[in-house]
Amino acid sequence: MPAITLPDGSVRSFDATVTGTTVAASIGPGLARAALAMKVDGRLVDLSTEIAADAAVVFVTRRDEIALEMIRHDCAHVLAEAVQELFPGTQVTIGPSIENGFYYDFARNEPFTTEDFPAIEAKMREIVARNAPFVRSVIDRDEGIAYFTAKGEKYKAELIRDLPDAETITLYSQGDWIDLCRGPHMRGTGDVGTAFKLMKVAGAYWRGDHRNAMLSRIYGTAWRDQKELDAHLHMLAEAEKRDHRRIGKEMGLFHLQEEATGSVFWHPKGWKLYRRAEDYMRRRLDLSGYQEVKTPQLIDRALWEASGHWEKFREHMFVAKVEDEDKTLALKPMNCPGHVQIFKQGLRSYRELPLRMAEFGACHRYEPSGALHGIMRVRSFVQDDAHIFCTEARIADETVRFVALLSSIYADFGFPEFRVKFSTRPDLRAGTDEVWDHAEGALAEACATAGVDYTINPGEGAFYGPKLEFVLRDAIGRDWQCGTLQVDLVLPERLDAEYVAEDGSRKRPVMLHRAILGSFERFLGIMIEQYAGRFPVWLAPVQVVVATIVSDADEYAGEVAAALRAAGLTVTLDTTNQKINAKIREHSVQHVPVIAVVGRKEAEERKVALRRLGGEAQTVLGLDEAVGLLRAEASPPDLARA
RNA sequence: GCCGACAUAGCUCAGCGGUAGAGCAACUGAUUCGUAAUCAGUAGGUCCACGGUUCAAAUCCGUGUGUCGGCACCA
Repeated sequence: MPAITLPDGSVRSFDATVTGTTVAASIGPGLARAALAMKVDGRLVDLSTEIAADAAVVFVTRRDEIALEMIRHDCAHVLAEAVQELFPGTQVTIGPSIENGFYYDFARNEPFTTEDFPAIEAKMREIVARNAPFVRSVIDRDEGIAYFTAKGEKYKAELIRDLPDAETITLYSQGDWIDLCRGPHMRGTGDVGTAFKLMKVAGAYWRGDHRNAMLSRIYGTAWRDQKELDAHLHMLAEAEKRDHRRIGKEMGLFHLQEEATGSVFWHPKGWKLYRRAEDYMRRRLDLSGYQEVKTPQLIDRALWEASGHWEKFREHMFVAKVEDEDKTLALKPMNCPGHVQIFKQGLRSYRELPLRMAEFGACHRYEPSGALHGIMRVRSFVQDDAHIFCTEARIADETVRFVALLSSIYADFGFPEFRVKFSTRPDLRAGTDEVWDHAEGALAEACATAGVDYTINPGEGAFYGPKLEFVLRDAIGRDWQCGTLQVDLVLPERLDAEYVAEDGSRKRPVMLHRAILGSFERFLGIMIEQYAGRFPVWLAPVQVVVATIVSDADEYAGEVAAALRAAGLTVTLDTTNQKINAKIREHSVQHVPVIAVVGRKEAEERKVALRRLGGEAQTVLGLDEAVGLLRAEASPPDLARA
């Protein structure tokens, strides 16, 4: 006699066990048509699930956010059926919904190519049109293994074998096609709709482990309706236009070439951008109690052995040898051992702590070829690196200070929002569990004090300590770690750093490894995408173009440019014999934030007409006034606040 | 590193066995013009590299390098 409580508080009683389908139908034909699944006491289940006891039921319709996930998951099943119909002998593995879509991993000797897509999509539409109901059934573990083994689906059999003992093993059929799946699903394949599109193929390791077989993955996107799909595809096309590799080329910021794989050639305009960021960072660090240092590029392997990096990262280090000396040097992949060497010069007192040592250190890492990506993941990069030597008691304070500094800097660079991940101890690590308990505890405590919301990233910490990762997202939706704060109780021990405590005893300092931008290359790459190349005046490589209308104004335009340069602005003078329309277009395409137009009239009145990028209005100002205004606008935010 | 795709003029791309093409940019000339492309002309290529197949290769095959999309990695 289940009594069903609905979201509006009303209660409906039934004489016997009922399915969601029946309940929905009892409420009305509209809901009967719209209900795709339901939540019973908060748990998402198939609409066909039988409800035996009193329960609160919420029906899921296409409008609900969760429906989108179900459409994508079901679409993955439709994809799998289509692939097996078209390519017999292909084994299915897993196919979850993901952000914006879904994927399915297949085991097949010959990987799929995008040329297979039209046929697969056509078959998928056919399966959707069949509208076969999704039917759930429960199977015994051994039967399940036998069933899939007999079908030649060894991956599915392996999945069942590895499910926890208590887990109910369920199959879902759609017509003749059957898949191992936890569910839930919508009513039938027809509910998937037709607003889907296969996007790309890729290799992916079985269970994400590179020691396992390489599977063939097909990615797709799926939406409620065509309009949503079109909007998504349009968004992707727009995002492509913001790609830093494209903008870097168009604006002439940098280039990469084969002879220096993974290293950036910064062009004058790109380097201007870089330096504006670096100058800003240097000011911020100076004011925040950091001392800047510079440590060697090449350091003997002995130091890397002592630090533990040689053992763990040797194959990712660039190694140098000289003929006459029997020495092996490594290009530094990081700055920390160097900073410890500076710390160790002379006797340190507790009075010097916390000691914050910063370096814009150029590091080299032999990154796997497949990891390289534009200027975001390179083999040669510069970090805004610093190490804070302090007592354990000070970890929380320093973390709070760091988060405040980072937030302020990110906001200045146009990132008011960012996400934080807390990475805990990895399987392979240095240091005792006790030390790790300490480090993780201190960091968690500090986050609580600083009011930092984070998600846990289990097992992803550095080998010497837990870390916070500050994550920004690029134009294409990929997440990149930029800032980081890592607690290290291991390296000071390994490299024997110590200080004299208040009581005269020798103690180990704690090291906090921290970076705000992370690598300049990566951060600038993301910033280019964030602004789509349309930088605020303080960052723009070229801040003002002075463009003439007639050659009679050339001389005065030269004066204008000189006055702006004297005020510290980066200015280009355009006296070419082109129409003003063409000049405006050319510099707009180059994303110059301000164009100062000078014609005969301005020359006579000693004025300039300022035009903003993307705007149509122009402001005509006296020369002095214009210079003052632009000087203020070009002032970096930290100086503007001062 | 692994799977797949791609590599043609400075840029974006077409050509896919029979003497290498377009638009934009560049250069030259004319035009002095008021806020997102003035007109005309000229020049520009070991078709990524190295092998192979063929009477003939940018085009087909192999190897390498790089790039792109994922996976794995990321001190």
